[in-house]
Amino acid sequence: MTSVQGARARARIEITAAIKDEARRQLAAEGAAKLSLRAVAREVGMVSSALYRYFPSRDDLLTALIVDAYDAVGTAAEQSLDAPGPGRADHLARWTAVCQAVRAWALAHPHEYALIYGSPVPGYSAPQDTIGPASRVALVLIGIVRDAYAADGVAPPPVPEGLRPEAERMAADFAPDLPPALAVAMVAVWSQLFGLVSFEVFGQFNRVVEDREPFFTAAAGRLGRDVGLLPRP
Amino acid sequence: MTSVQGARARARIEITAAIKDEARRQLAAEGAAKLSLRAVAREVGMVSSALYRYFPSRDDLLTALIVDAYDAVGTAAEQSLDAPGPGRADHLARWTAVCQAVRAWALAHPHEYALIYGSPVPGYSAPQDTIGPASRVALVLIGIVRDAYAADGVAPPPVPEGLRPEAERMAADFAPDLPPALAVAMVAVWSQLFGLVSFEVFGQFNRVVEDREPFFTAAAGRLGRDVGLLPRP
DNA sequence: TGTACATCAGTGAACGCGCGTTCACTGATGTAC
DNA sequence: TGTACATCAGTGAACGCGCGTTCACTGATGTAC
Repeated sequence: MTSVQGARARARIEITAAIKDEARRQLAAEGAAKLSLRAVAREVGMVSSALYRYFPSRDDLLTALIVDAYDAVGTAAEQSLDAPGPGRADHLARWTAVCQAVRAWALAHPHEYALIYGSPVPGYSAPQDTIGPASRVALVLIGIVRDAYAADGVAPPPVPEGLRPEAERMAADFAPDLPPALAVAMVAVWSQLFGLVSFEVFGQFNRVVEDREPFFTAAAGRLGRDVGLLPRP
Repeated sequence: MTSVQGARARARIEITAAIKDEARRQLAAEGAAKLSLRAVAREVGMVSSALYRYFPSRDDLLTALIVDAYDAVGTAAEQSLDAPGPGRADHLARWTAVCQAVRAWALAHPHEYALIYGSPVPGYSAPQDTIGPASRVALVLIGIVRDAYAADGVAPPPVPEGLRPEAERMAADFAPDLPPALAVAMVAVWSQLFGLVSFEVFGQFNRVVEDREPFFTAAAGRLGRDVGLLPRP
């Protein structure tokens, strides 16, 4: 239905994209806090008030960038699965490939990464639209763990007493076919993956880790083993 | 030498502290990007230009807050070691206690936490003064691993080929008495601890982890095991 | 196919705001003799 | 102990800046008959 459009509709799509591109450029140059509607409008060749035809406020522009960023990492993670390389059965290799894709995207787009995985932007609260895109990376990781569990059935050690109810809730909520212990490990490892990436992107590894690629790969592999993935199919 | 001071020196210390306190209050209310010298001065009861007697610029005030924040988490981590509880020999329990102290501090001071472990403040680059305070938590953790290794001698699996030179450099740099594999694991686990904390503080666990205390404790324990710590002495 | 009207994109001026930093100054506190 | 001078904290006005958002408007593009 959207395939045939009038000039107006086409122009609207192109200009919306141009605004977001310029906004991303400013994001990369100055950070989210300094993203200014006026500067974007200036650069795009419009008067600042004209932007309000496309985004009702600065926050809405920010939201659009956030959604795009989540979608971009999500896509990067998903595509790393399709890439030739490890067979479908080498679960640990697929896991590592996904982790590397996330890291590569983050290093290539540090400010967009900061927008979604850094400190929340002050005064801005993410609307509902972001929670779908935000979970794409996690879904890819869960998928791999699911495949591996179906094939090999390796589960981490049982969860401690006090965590059991929460573990069962987690499993029921987003991984009903996995044992609760794996659901818990999965969530922990998911956050830990971003710990590794954030420390690298945000500079915490300066003067600590020099040769970062092999370091990350080793750490990511270890995370995979923490959720029951085994090397070599 | 600083113990006896004139009224001027004492006033200077007190007012400097009052400025930082008010700045921290604004940090908690609005975030680092909105920290404004003028607003701080207003609240402290001075004219804005008077602040320049205490901090030569906004960035210097920010730096002072960053150093204080690193010192605060560092102190929290160190004090958790002195607290009564696990004996000196239960390394895993001590490890977990330190992790919990870091988490508790972060949850109690989310904006200060964001200042040091969130996205870097745009346009601000941390000076040398911050790197000492920044490493205090890591030093506490390394200390525990060192104790445990001296007592039990458990090391993680050997590092892969490509990482060996970097692993040896790491060990030589900040843990000469540990095997390289442990130094690598230590750095990875250090970043992963902050991954867990950041996801909780920054809201990434909303609708994912509900009962967070036991979840964190279990995950922190697992991290400890990843650096060779064993339960029960 | 042509005309009348509705929709929409973009303009330009304005509102009201707060910011970091500089500067010449006043007056109080400290120091040296 | 008393005086003369230096140091320092705080004032108030000013500079120059950019921001988000609103509003009445012009003129072009689309739509219905």
